[in-house]
Amino acid sequence: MEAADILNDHHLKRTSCREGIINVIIAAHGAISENDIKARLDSSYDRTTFYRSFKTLEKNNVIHKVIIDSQNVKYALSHHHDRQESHAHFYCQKCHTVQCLNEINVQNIQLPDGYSGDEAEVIIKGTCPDCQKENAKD
Amino acid sequence: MEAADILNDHHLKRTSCREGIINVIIAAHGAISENDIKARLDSSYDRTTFYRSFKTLEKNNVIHKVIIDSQNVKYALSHHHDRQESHAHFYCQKCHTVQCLNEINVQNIQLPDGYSGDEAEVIIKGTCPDCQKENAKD
DNA sequence: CTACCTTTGCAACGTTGTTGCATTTGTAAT
DNA sequence: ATTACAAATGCAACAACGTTGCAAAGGTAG
Repeated sequence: MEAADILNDHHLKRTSCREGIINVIIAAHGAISENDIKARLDSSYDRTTFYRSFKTLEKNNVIHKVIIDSQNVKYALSHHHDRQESHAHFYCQKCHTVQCLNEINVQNIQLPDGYSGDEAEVIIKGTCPDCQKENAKD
Repeated sequence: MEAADILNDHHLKRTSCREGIINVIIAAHGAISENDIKARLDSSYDRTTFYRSFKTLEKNNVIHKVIIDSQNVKYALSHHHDRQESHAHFYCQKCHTVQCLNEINVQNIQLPDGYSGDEAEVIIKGTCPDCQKENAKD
């Protein structure tokens, strides 16, 4: 799906900053940080514009944050128009990439008595398939 | 355990700022934000001191961060001297408290083929036992 | 093409993270 | 208890980031 279509689908104006951000995220194949996105954009935008574009895209569920830790926040494309259902994220400690693991069901975590779960954030840290292969070569 | 003992156990100097922070966290019964801690301290400290105290306490595994989302970071006491093993955190959407769920085993999450998990961060959002009871009264 | 509403860029301000340095404080040895 | 040294503190200063107001520019529906 093209950036322009995504914006249309979400009833957002097609501005070049928004399209640029979306295109960079699509090209990144995985989650990417705000600074990396900024660096890969063709044009440069005022940081206020950039900041507001993120806010708009996030509020409209075009993208969502992936918080690895407080120093390490990335963005990924959302795959649903409405509120994103819970899904897990995988952080590779070797290549530092982040991927959404849509296959994982986060709902069925057993809680202690009395607690009632609604949604869950799960970040799994480890080694991704590509880096596993690298290891195998040694 | 007293704040002074905790500091001694970790071979850290007993300064009033550090003791104050630890005492406030103990009294809080659950995770608490940096600003809330600052507000509940008897004396006031320079923000640099405060900042450095947190850094020291965190690096030495006296306390650990709980990141609910990027606007909502709290601190809780760690229960181990060495690197904290993974455990889940529970965030109550009604009373906004955060508790460590040490009972939950975070290790056995089934990953897709090729992925190798090392540790996991889990935040479960929902309703805590106390707020459940509140609901039952209605 | 026009008119209207939204977004943009800029200026400005507040908050937070961080460092260097002189002073003060905690602690272990005397 | 006193001393001496390493470590922590407070202050100044700076960078990065979040946020707002406002005038100018841009996107879109008619």
